Amino acid sequence: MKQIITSLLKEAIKKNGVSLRNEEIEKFIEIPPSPELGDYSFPCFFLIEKFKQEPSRIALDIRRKITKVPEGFQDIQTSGAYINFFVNRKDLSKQIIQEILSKKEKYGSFSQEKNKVMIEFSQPNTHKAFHVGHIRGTTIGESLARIFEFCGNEVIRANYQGDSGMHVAKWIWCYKKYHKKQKLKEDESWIASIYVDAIKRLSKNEKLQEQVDLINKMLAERSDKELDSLWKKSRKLSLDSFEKIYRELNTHFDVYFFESEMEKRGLDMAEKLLKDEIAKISEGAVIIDLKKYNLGVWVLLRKDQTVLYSAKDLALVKEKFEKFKINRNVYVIGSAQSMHMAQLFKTLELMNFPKVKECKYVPFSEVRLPTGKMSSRTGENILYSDFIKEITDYSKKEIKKRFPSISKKELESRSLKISIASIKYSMLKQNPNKVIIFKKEDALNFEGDSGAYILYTYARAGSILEKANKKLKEKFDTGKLEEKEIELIKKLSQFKDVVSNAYKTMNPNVLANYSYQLCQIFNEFYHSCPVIDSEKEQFRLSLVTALRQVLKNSVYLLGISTVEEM
RNA sequence: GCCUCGGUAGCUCAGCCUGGAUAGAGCACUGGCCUUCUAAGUCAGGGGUCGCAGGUUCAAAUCCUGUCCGGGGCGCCA
Repeated sequence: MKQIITSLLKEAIKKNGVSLRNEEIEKFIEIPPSPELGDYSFPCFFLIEKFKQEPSRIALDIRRKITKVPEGFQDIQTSGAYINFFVNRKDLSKQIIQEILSKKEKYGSFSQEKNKVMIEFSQPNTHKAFHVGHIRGTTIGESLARIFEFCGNEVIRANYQGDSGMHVAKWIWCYKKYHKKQKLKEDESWIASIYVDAIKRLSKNEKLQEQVDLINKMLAERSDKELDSLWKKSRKLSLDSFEKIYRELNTHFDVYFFESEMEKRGLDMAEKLLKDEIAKISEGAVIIDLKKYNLGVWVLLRKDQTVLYSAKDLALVKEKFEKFKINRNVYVIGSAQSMHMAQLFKTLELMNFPKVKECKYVPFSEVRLPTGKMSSRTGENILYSDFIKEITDYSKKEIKKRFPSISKKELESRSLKISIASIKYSMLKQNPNKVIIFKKEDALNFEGDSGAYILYTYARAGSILEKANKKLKEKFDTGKLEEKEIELIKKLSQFKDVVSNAYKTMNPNVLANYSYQLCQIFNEFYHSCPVIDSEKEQFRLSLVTALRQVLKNSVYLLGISTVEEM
């Protein structure tokens, strides 16, 4: 379309005595803000100098030199300084709807990429709370994984769980010393409470840290059987509780890395870097001095030679590329760690690691409470398990109002789907760089810009099809297209661009916004255009079917599943 | 001090990459619409110095520079 318009304009402008190259014209062609202004437009302001006329005059002059409206178009008009092109909307509508109906769940996907990509996300620490803040990274990661797959890549979902290190030592220390009489249990809030207690006790008495350091060292060396067994048991409780959460969130992982398994390799890595003189010893610790890159100092080993996250992460990159033969490595990690990531990438560069350019960092900001930071250290947070219960209870209440005789099983499954959709959508709808202030009353609002609204729209569209109970005919006549129909079809046709934008920028939020806007347009259509028993029933049934397909594809990429009734 | 991310309606945000036609939503507020495909919906209304100041441009919320405010980070946590 753009090419046709370009060459048309080029000729007309030439007839006015100005010659321009194709690129000079094409870059100005844009999509007008509303359908009554056409489907493509060309602003003439930039020709003022060359034409030495008012821009609206220029538009008229160029328009006059276009003698024939080309095939595929129905009209060319001017409006002020703009020349507006109207495509043949009937043909276009048929074409778009037919493409959606034939490609189905593949509509919008493409396959030319074919990379093997590892996406590392979620990364919760064992022995600590999984709070609503953790859902953000998990949700972004799952969504990116789906977007990457949809664009033709093979994706390996990786989770890197912090099952060792100082926080574990603190937990073990505290349990052993103060809570030994309590039985270990797979209860998120209990596990979290021990950690909170540890922090509290340590902050009251600085000297206690020495005991924790000792435990940390013993755990790292696996030198004490009793400690080891306590570690294994408590670790498993945490990991099992995470798995339950992932099942609910509709996320899975293909590979699990554990920090505890990276200790040895981290140590080797640090030694190699020392030998290569990239790292050095400072105050007894092994560090890399990155000050000249404005990246401070990166500590690899503590002065007691225990291994830090930095060295482990470095070792892990190598393993990812070598063992899994990936050619792209994506990290979805909170932006609090952006310095760490910059240090990691810079060090890889200094090591001449060949794939450093294929390592990508997708940062996201934190989820805060209205009262401030969420923290698993102080217990100032909302645990996932508590919150999901509250939101599903609310969903159930709302569902029962509408479907008093719904079966228990259906109620459970539907309320969970609606709740998860709401939580995920609220995490994905805004720019990942923006801090989310988590307000429970907002999360429990299922009106307006929410996950529930999207699912509701999908279900309503479905009930039209069910009531009509007709087989779609392949051929339909669009009749005279109404404004809401045109808007809806145009929005459907934009899906591909939105997918490719989300992929390119590694940002699901554009798809979340698109899904919502699509629903808004459909709801407007729904109210102004009756489907069943209308003159254009066949066409509108096809349109509704197409809408359902695109909406489903779109929210699938967000990691959200639809419901048929709500 | 340095690095980094934000600052758009009372509140929460979209738009910024790729500059263009009256700056869009949701919540809250006011008033309509359920004998017609699910009212978790829809229509109408009020509400905006796009933090501030310069610059580039025919044209700036959008690009550049400076500045203010807020979040995060900056050597043995992850």
